[in-house]
Amino acid sequence: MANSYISQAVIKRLPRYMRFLSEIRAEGIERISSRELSERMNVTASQIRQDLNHFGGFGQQGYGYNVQNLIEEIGKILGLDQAHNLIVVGAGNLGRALAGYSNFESRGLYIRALFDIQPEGTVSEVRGLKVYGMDELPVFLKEHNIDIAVLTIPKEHVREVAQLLYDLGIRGFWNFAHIDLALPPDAVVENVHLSESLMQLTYYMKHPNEVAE
Amino acid sequence: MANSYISQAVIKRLPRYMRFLSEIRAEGIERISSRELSERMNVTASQIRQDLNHFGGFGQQGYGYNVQNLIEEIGKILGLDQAHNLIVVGAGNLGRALAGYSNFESRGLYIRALFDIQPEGTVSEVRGLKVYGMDELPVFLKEHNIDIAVLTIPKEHVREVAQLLYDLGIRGFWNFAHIDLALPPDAVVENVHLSESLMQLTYYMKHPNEVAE
DNA sequence: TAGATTGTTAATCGATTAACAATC
DNA sequence: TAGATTGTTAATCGATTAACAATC
Repeated sequence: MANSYISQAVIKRLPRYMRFLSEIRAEGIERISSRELSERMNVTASQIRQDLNHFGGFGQQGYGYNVQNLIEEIGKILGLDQAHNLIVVGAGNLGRALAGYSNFESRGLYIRALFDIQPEGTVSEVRGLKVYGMDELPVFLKEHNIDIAVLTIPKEHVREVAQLLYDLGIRGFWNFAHIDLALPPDAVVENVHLSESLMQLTYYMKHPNEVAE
Repeated sequence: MANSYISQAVIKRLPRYMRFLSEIRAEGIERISSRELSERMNVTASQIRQDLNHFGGFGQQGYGYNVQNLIEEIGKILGLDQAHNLIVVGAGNLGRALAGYSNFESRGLYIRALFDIQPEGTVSEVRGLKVYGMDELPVFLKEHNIDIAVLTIPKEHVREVAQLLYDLGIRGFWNFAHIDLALPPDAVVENVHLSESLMQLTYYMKHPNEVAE
């Protein structure tokens, strides 16, 4: 039964289901039960069924779930049924690394260009993508129907740049700068704080009796 | 009162406290109450006090918390009171980006070198760090007291390389490959799945009435 | 001392797990 | 049909918030 409010705990698990189901599909397996999937993923079968039933009954009693169908359904839930066009703002190593991720495209996520205050340095292309100057943003965004900006610029500039992009119509922000980016409520911001992840690691190294994730 | 088992929800918040407290210290503020901090961080004051009291009473009634002292105490909890020596395995864009993060050092996290199957390509140094070949790992790890490996290699090779590093004594793994890396129980693994973070973003873009984080 | 704010217990809220009737 | 496994409700568990006595 499709429900309207879904907790963030559930949403966080959906891409992980996608990853495992894609692996399972690649193995040529067509159907899977919640129990089998739970053993692979190290979660409870109950949680899988509970999670999926927030969005609808995708399985069949006595049979389980059709792998391909489930991938498609979760894809729809995650908004991957429609293509997204992205730009990377900040063409440093991190920006180039993300622009080079080839597996985004298999999910309908297309990085279309990079932007930087230094548009033309030594290297101007990543995987055939051009590095443009910031002044070319307005025209490019319109012409290429960009809806997500990946922010890989220093934290000193990120608020200003994000506001500029917001004013130009961008509503999706994947922020790698070390601040919690805040924008008007119709913007969606996903903050990635890599150094915080590393500090979790050092915590668990110091406290070996506690089990991480 | 110091407690032995601490939930992961609490641990995840500690680095964020670090970040905000460091900002506050940089502003020259010496003391802060849980209420003031809660307003900056957009959490409840109750949660802050509850979180901190898992580890000890760092505040003072009627006064609040000393910012510098609290930073030090949380640093100890996170294992940042002792230095960590890291290597980056995989000298692609992502590895170079992480090796270039200058703010790790302020937390006592020192990246000492990069390793790659192609040790000498066009670029051999990142911030003065050398890119070594994999055959030089055993000697380097011993000589430099490395305790954390940052894995930025393709997922096809990561299990094998991680096992090699484990056999050489490494126990901390910060894994960026798109698998959930599993190692013997005395190893600590922090898996970073960037594409899953991006899919959360697309979810919230498709479902604008639900509030992300 | 009086005011402020913690440390900590109790109450509430939400998420996970267990159980099982429904059903393929 | 019989066996398997879902969808879904109920029970449990854990995390967050509220409240307030302790105390600086």
